[in-house]
Amino acid sequence: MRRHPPELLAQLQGQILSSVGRHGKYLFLEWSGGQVLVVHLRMSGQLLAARPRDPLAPHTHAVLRFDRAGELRFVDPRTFGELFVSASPQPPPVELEDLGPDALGASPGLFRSALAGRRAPLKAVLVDQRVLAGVGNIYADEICFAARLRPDRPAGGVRPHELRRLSESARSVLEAAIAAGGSTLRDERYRDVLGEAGQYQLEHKVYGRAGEPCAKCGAPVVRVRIGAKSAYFCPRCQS
DNA sequence: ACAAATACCTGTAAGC
DNA sequence: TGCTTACAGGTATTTG
Repeated sequence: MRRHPPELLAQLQGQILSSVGRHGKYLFLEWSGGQVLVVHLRMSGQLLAARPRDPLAPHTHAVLRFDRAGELRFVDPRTFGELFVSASPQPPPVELEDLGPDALGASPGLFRSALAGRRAPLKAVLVDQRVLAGVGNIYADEICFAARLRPDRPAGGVRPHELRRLSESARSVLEAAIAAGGSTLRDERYRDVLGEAGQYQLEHKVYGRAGEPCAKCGAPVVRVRIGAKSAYFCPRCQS
């Protein structure tokens, strides 16, 4: 767990949780004292509601205890997650000033300026949080499939009519994924705050489906490496 | 400025 | 069975 002074949660003692928010993959818990608890789950983190008597899961790194609402526990086996308190009055806090605009509100114009002149693969730009906040490995692949664009294409070569498809696909994929409660993969790492698994993994068209027939055309889905990560796409539907 | 490689951790699955 | 290796949804940092 990065950026987590030991006295982290003591700063919130006695305060009331007033609202929660989000920008990209960062979660914000805002408190009556004006501080914001910023949480990033990274690859293996979970934020789980629990009763005080529930046994502590392994790798529980922080526990928020409420007077009447039980506990909120931060569990993270790989310790990549991030937890810190910011004094910024308005989220997103100053610590996250490099974050790009949230992906849910992205417009074709934003994609145009973000991709222009870039030689990097389209997918590499989509998951760059300074460009667009909120898209990760799974959704980048699914967005590229919905937009019928190869993820390994040089980003700067995407044409205007394709930018429009990309923008529309980003919105529709992310909205559908949120509606389905997110993607809980085989490792079961993602669960919502109540411990419920998501269902969007059932709707993945290409992610994790190397060798399976494309849902649209039947051609085998392929897996390639983009940087250090896997990328999945249909070589017939996507160009 | 951009792009690519690497490091950070633990858990799990695959391969021998 | 037991061991080794590769890989996993992310991002900061280093290197080119």
